[in-house]
Amino acid sequence: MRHWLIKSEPSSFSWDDLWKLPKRTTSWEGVRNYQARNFLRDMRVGDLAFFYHSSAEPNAIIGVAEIVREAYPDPTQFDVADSHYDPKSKREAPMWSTVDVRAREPLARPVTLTELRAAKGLEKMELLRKGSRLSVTPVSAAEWAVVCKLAITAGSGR
DNA sequence: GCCAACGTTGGC
DNA sequence: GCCAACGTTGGC
Repeated sequence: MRHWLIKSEPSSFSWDDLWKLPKRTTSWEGVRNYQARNFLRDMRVGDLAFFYHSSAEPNAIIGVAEIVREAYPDPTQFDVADSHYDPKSKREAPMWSTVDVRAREPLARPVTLTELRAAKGLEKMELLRKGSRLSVTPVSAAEWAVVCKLAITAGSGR
């Protein structure tokens, strides 16, 4: 089983939004970056993903989601009315993929970006790389464990 | 609101 | 194939 991290701006789609959906499940549509797309295609049913709030107050990993359906063509690429419409993509050869994710559980406590940066063992984490903008990134088993531990450790404040 | 970092586009 | 221009992301 592999681990991942998926980013979302809570102003457009938050952890709570996902939690309130039927079956707590959504299609992770709109990824338009080849590297991120390739990661989506590597995902398998049962893989777990941290749900990260970007451009948020605070920026933090807030919950754990599970992949419940593997990559399939992202319907928004063919939808002229959608902001993610891509005229270059053909139905015979879709360029973009999506997966279905289900909220599993919130972290006992959100782990903020500041805490992640300060943590031992996360130095190589893709999310923390300078200039990293990938909305879907792999997380190593060791990194996953470190974050889970941080979530159950009393943090500074809140 | 600013701006650095990055990916993409298009002219040549 | 190079690279300048542009648009976007996302932390601050």
